[in-house]
Amino acid sequence: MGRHSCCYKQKLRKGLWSPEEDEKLLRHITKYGHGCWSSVPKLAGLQRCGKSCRLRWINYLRPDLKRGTFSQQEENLIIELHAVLGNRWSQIAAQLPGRTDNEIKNLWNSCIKKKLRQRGIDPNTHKPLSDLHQDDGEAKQQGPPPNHTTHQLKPTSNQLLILLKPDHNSPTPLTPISDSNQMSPPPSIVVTNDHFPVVDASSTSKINCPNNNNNTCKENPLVPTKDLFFDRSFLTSHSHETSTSSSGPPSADTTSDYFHLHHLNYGPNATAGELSMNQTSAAASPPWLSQNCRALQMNNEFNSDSLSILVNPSEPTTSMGLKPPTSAIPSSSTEPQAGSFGINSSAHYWEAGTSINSSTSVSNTGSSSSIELQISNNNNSFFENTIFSWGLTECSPSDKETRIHPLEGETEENKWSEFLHNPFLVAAAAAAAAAAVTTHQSQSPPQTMFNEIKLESHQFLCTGGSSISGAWYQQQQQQEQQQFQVPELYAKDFHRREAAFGPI
DNA sequence: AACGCGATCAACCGCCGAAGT
DNA sequence: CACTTCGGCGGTTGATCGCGT
Repeated sequence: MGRHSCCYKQKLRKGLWSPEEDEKLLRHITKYGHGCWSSVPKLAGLQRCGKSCRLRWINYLRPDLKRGTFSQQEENLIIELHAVLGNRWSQIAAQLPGRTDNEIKNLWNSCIKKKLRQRGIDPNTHKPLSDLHQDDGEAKQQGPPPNHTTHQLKPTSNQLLILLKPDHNSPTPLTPISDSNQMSPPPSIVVTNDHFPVVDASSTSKINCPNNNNNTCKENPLVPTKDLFFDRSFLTSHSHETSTSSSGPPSADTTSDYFHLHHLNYGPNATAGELSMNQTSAAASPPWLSQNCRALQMNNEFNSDSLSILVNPSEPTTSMGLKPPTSAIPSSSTEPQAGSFGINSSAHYWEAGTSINSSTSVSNTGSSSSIELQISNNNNSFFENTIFSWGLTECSPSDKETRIHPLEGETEENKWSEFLHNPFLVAAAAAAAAAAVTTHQSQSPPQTMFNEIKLESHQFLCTGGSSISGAWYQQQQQQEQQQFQVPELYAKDFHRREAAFGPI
């Protein structure tokens, strides 16, 4: 217990890592892989404990790290995930490719927490602070205070249901967490999934089952390992709770929207989107997979069973913006559904290069004033020949790296990685496809020595020199490619090494 | 220029559970 | 079954940086 056994050994360095140590560790893992971490420092010639080496690798040296400023999209996703998972940073990080739990934890404690409080939202419960005061009194009578992990509403469909809708009734237009206040009215999003049973997350300490984390799955046998990463039905119940709560900034509706994934912004023209997301057991690789697709490595949660997003254009929404779960059931679960697409273990490449074709249409229904994303059944090729608009959100001015230009419709490439790894973003983007946005190719950054080492490590990994799987490497390769397109990405590394070795 | 302060980040600490012996 | 080892996680701390006074 306590300090790791290896740390008891003498002469072990602590504190910040020097560039030389970094290089040693990087080269060692590049050549041999990490294997047993306890043996790494010895083999690498480092006077560190294995634990420290592991931490350094995971949090800093790993080649697939994205680094750089968190985008607004990422921040909002973190908030969403935290609302469900709580302080399970590793699980949150599993949904944010290229981000470490430490990074996310720091961001939460230093930035997001404060932003939420400024917005009158308790960062622990994700409820309005005004509600908490009320709940304090009620809790004494009714039991424990409402936890963000307890839900009441349970879906009845065998679907993942995502409802995206702007809250026109909200007296206080929702603003993003960032400083940018120019966000369009946010859609609401509700995801239900009773393909796997709804389980009170309070009893589901480990909902997600990220890579190689089998122990987490065991804790909740009701949630298969290939489940979407969490059940979000609580959002529905939670929105109901908050929508009836008292006033005060932010408004109850605002909070409700907040829980409805308000970061999913469809762009200036889109007022609403609606889609249902169906998780099916379709086995075959989807036909929309094409050869010239952009690289995509799905998270392991989707490695086997395919995931379908069913765009259901005609379902009415309730006054709460919630669709009765049963309405999300497709007419036939055996036939290919309009706008559905699958995510298969072999589906590592998506088509994402051309513009929206005629199979996708956006209609504005007079009754609900919501845009319904209609995707006709054209050989199930919703994403075939379809550009995937990233314009889901606007970024704060401080978002230096992953900036979206709403007017120009430009976004940087590394958005793809985080997008393609998150089913919610995938689903949201299906709605967002109404607003065609072109991607922007950023220029190459200056090469640094650190990058060269990283490249070397990739070359090694590519040749199968380690135990790391090819799929893993594929993912890393893609992300690495993106990293090299972000000029600031290794600026810190560059400066550090420049300080250590002189001008490079 | 010096100082204080808050924000950010990297790393450590303590604990837990799984696996091995 | 008890113990040890190890990987992993979340909480916390301390160093550094940037900004304002």
